[in-house]
Amino acid sequence: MPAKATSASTRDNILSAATRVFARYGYEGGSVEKISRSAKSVDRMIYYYFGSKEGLFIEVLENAYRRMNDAELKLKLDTSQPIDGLNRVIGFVLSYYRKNPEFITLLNTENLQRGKHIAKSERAREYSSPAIAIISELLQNGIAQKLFRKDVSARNVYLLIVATAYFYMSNRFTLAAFLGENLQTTDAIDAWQSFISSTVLRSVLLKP
Amino acid sequence: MPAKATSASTRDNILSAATRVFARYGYEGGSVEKISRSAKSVDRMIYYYFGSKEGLFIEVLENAYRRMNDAELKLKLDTSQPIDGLNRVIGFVLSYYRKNPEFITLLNTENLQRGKHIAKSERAREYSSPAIAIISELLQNGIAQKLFRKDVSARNVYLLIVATAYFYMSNRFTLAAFLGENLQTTDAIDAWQSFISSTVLRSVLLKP
Amino acid sequence: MPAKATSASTRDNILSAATRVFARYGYEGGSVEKISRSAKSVDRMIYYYFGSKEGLFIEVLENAYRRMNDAELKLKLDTSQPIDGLNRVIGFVLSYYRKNPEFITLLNTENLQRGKHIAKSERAREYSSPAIAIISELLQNGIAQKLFRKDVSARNVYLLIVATAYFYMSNRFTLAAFLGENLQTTDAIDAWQSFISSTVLRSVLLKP
Amino acid sequence: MPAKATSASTRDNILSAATRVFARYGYEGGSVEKISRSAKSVDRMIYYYFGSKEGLFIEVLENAYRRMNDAELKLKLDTSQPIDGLNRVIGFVLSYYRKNPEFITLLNTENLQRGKHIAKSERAREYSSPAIAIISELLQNGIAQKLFRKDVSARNVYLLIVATAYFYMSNRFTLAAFLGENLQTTDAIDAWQSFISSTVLRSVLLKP
DNA sequence: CATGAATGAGCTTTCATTCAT
DNA sequence: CATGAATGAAAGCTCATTCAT
Repeated sequence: MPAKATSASTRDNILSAATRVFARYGYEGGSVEKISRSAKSVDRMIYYYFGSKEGLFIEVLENAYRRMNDAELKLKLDTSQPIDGLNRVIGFVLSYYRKNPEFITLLNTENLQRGKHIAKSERAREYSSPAIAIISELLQNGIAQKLFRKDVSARNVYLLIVATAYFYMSNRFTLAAFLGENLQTTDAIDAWQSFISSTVLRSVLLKP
Repeated sequence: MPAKATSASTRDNILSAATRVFARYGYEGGSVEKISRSAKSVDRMIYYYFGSKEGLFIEVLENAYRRMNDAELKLKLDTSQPIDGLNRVIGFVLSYYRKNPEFITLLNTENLQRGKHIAKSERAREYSSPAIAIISELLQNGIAQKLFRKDVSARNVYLLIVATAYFYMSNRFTLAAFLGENLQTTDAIDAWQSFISSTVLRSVLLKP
Repeated sequence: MPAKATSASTRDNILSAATRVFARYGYEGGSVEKISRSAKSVDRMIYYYFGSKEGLFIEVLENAYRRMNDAELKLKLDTSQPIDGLNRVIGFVLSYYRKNPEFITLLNTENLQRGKHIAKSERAREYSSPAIAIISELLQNGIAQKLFRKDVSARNVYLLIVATAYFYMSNRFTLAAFLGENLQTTDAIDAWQSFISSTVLRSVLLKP
Repeated sequence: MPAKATSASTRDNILSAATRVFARYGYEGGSVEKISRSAKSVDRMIYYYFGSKEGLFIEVLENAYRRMNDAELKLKLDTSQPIDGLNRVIGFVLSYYRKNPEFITLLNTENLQRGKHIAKSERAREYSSPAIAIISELLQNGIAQKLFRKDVSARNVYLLIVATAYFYMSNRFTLAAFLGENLQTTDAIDAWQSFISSTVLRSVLLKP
C-alpha cells in the first residue's frame, strides 16, 4: 500500500512541478499533463487546487517573485563599506540567476504574454525591491565617504546590475552560437562578473 | 475575379505572418493555423513552402538575424570620433530594439528552446557581428587619441550595450509592474539611454 | 459568525435551485455544480440529501406535478355556470403556464428522456387531474342546461385546453422567429386566450 | 479495402447522424462523439466541416425547418373544397409529426435554449409558412361559399392545428403516465385527429 | 505549382461521483 | 449530521501533419 499523499503535499508537489515545467517549456509548452505527471499526480488535481492552468501559472509567478524577494531580504551586508557592498550585490544577483535559471524563463514567459498574469495577481505587486533599498544605502554611504558621485540613482544602478546579469544568463544559448564561445564555464562567468563590477564601480566612483 | 496571389508573395506573406505570430505567441503558442490565417493562406501552404513548422521557425530566425546584421552593416559612422561613435552605437541598438520588438521575443523564444533551432540553421552562423568590429575600431582610435583605456575588450563593451538595451525592452512588462513605472514613454527611454551612454563611456574613458 | 443554514433549508435550497437549473438548462445541461453553486452549497450535499443527480431530478419533477395538482385543487368554481366555468379553466391553465414556465421545460426535458424518470417515481402517479373532474362536472351541467352537446369527452376538452396553452408558451421562442412576432406581450396572450375560449366553447356548445 | 467515403457523403453522414442524435438526446446530451460514431466518422471531421458543435446544431435546425417547409410546399390540394381541405391539412400536420418526431425534439431543444441558435441562423428566417397561405386560401373560399365565418384568422387556425398535433406527440410520454393510457396506438391517434378536425371545423363553420 | 480533404494525437476543462473522517 | 478531499472518465476542441489529385 503506497503512502497516501497529504492534501498539502499534493498541492505543493504540483506547484513545484509547475515551476519546473513552465520554466522549461514556457506557458503554452508546459502542458497540464506534463505538470501533473511531473508532480506524480493527475490533471484533475490541478483544477481542484488552482482552478485553471492560468491560475496555476499565476501562483508559480507569485512564488518566484516571493523567493527572489526573500533572498534579497536575507542579503545582510555591511553598508559602511560601499565598494565592497556593491561587489557583493553584483555577486549575489549573478549567482541568484545562475542558481535559479527558472526565474529567468518564467519572467521571459510572462513578458511574452505582455505581463497579463502579473497584472491579475494581487500579491505580486506587494514585493518592493529590497535590493534597491540596499543599493540606495550603499550609495549614500559612498557619497558621505567622498567615494561616490552624487548624481547616481539607486534604481539605475540596480537595473544596470540586473540587466547585465539577466541578459548573460537569459541569452546564453543564442549568444553562444553567435559569439562561438561557451559562456557557462566558471572562467567565463567570473570574467563577466569582473567586467560588470568594474563597470558599475566606474559609473559611481568619484575618481575611478 | 480576385487578383491571384503570386507564388512569391504567398511565401513572403507566410514568412512575415510567421514572424509576427511567433514573436507574439512564442513557438508553441504560435500555431500553424494562426500563421496561415494571419497570412490569409491555408495550413497546407506552410508545408508546401517550408516543410514543417520548425522549418518555418528556423527561416524566421535566420531572417531576423540577417536583418539585424544588415542594419549594423548600414551603420556607417566616423570612427575617428570615438566618443561620439560609441554614443551612436548605443542609440542605434536601443532604437533597433524599440522598432523591432519581435527580434527580442524571437530570441527569447529560441533561448527557451535552448537554442536548438539556431543550432540546426546553417546560415545563422554566417552572421558575424559588424557592430563588434565597429566598436573595436572605435576603441582602437580612442586609445590612439589617449582617450580610452587599453584594457577594455570590444566584445564586453558590445555585450554591455546590448544587455542594457535588450533587458530594458524585453522585460518592460514585468518591470513596469515591479517598479510601478511606465518604461515606454519617450522620456523614460531617453533617460535610460543617457544613463547607459554615461556608464559605457566611464567604463572606457581614461579620465572620466 | 455567519448564520448557519439549517439542515431543512439546505435541502430546500438545493431543491429549488435544481428546479431553476434543470428548467433552464435541461437534465444534461443542468450540472451538479451549477445546482450546488446556485443553492450556495457544495456538490457533496446533493449526494447527501438526494443520493444522485437522477434522484434529485425525480424529486424536482414530483414537486412540479404536486404544485400543479395543488393549484388545480384550489380552483374552486361554481360549476352551475358551465360557460363561465370553462372560460375560467382556460384562464387558469394559460395563467399557470405563464407564471410557472419551469413546469413546461421540466416536462419537455422529461419527454426528451422518454418519461423514464416519471416511470421510476412512485408519487408522481398519484396525482389525478382535478381539472378533468372539474371539466367533467361543467360538461354535465352544460348538458343538463341544454347548452352543451352530449358527445364531448372531458378528457378531450382538457387536452385541447392544455395543448393550446402549453404549445403557445413552450414554443414561444421558435414561433417568434418563425412568425416574426412577439408572442409574449399581454395583448398577444390575451388575443390567444380569447381565440382558445371561442374555440373550446364552439366545440362543446349545442348552438354556437 | 473499404470504400472511401466521398467528401460530400462524409458531411452528409455527419449531418443526418447529428439530426438523429440531437433529436434523441438534446443539445447537451448529444455529444460530439455520439454523433461521429453514429456517422461512422471521427470527432475531428465535425470541426472540419461545421466548425463547432453549435455550428453543426444550427445546420441541423436549418435542415429540419427546410424539410418541413418543403413538405408543406408539396401539399397541393384543391382549395375549392374548403372543408375537405382543412381536414387534409390537419391530417398532414399530424402525420408529419408522427413520421418526423425528431422535428419536435429539435424544436423543444432549441426552445430550451431560448431560440439562441435560430436567432444566429440566417437561412432559418427565410422560411415562410406555406401552410398558413394554404389555410388562408381555404378560409377565403369557405367564406365565398357561405360556409365559413368571416372573422377567423388563418394564423390562429394554423396555430390551433399545430398546437394540438405537436403537443400530442411531444408530451406523449408524460401524458401516458399521467392519463394511464397508451396514446400511440392507431386508434388513439385517429380518435385525436377526429376530435381536432371536429374542433377546427366548428371554430370556422358558420353553421356547425 | 497548388490545394481541398482528411486525420491521430493531444489539448484544457468539466462531468457525476466516492473516499474518509 | 455534515463536509473537505479526491478522482476516473469523458467532454469539446485544437494540434501539426499527411493523403491524394
